[in-house]
Amino acid sequence: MADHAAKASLYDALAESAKALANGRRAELVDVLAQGERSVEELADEIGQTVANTSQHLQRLLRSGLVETRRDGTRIYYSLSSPVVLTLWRTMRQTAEEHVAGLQQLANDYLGDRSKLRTITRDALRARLRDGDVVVLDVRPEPEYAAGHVRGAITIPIGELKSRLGEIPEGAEIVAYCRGPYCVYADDAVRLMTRNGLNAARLEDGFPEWVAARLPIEGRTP
Amino acid sequence: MADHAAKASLYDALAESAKALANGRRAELVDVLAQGERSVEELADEIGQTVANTSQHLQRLLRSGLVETRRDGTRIYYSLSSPVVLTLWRTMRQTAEEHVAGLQQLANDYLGDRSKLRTITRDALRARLRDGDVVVLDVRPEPEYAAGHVRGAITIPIGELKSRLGEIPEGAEIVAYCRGPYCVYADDAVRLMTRNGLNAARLEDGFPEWVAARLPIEGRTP
DNA sequence: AAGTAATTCAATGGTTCTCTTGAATACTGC
DNA sequence: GCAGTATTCAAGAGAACCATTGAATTACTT
Repeated sequence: MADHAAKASLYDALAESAKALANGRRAELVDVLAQGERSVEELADEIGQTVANTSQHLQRLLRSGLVETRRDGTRIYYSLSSPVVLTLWRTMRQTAEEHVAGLQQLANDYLGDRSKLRTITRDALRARLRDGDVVVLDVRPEPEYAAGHVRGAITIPIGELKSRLGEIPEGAEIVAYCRGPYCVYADDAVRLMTRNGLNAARLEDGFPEWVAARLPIEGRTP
Repeated sequence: MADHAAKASLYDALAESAKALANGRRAELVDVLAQGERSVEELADEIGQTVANTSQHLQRLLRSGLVETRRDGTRIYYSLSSPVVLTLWRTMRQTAEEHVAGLQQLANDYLGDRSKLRTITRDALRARLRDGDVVVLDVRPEPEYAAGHVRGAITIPIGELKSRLGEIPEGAEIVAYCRGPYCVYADDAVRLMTRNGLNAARLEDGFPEWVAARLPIEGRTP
């Protein structure tokens, strides 16, 4: 059996995709890139790292083929190279949720107490949408909304929500969503709206999951 | 935003599941454990490493919660702690197939030329099984067959196949399967049978994928 | 209680990761 | 061409990873 070496090399290569995501900062990058393409500087800002360090992480992802680049003038935009990357990220997230000890505690530390936050599943929202008695609110930054959003959703970025509460139709229930289950924007939005007497809930996860479930969207996302 | 640290810790924890699989040897371990529980020594043998080294990798997997242990006398048996671990391994395998450069070459180096090997998909085999004109042959080691196998399959471990070719019913088409798409047992079996004038093909992947697709099985696997 | 087999622990050295810092490169607009 | 901006490269320090070796632990057997 001289092919122990060949087998080892093959499995090393198969593990390459996991290695690419085996870092918290790169996981954050993929999480943001799931919303659409971004420049290096924007990404550095999102993950709170220097541009140089972010660039190195991005090139690690690039070498593994998980992201691709597009040059536009002086900027380089990174994006996920296929939906399977998003699937991988979601699967490892789910695996961690089920098996990694202490994750719940860390989630609480970051997200705060979610027990008073009403959440609604994708399927439930879809059903409500068919009935037409719900306002869907996208609280992500406006460019992300422009790149694609839940069909019929209105946009008020979380930073502007406080001063634009008046734009929200009264009476109907409001469902806010953002980037994903570990994004705090929708949490903040629901808390703010609830304090102001509105009937608000958050979608349990975010836009990428909505897309992955092939639910109706509009905007530039194909 | 003092919670940059909290966010970083959370995403580090989410990446923990990927880290656990971010190593070729541990990927091999999960691949074998997908067939059922194994002792440390058996696993060390499968992945061609020392027992001490294998034990350390297993404990890494254990710390991440991806495997669990059962003691039986002086032996400790490791097993995957849930189906989601298998899903993660399959997803990262698929991601690597689609995106990791050079993987195809490494697969060729290990598996040899598969171009003359007839393969059949799960769905096709399922259809043939309904018609009843096919012999399904499990060429994994006998204990793995005993732990669970495709419903109706017969067992002839690859090592004994040459001397037991006479047991195979003539006339019907034979479909051999083993542990998964990167397992060579079924390849070897099909080559051997074809050389001996039998009409043989290999199932494109293996038993764990058959189980994951909820296709009919029998044996101890629930 | 002593011997034995299976597994884990502990220490070591070489390799790879990760972040930082400062310089180099590629493109735009003037 | 030249200044300015965005990104990458290069080098280095500290940590984590990985295989090896030899000893220690655990539970069974006699």
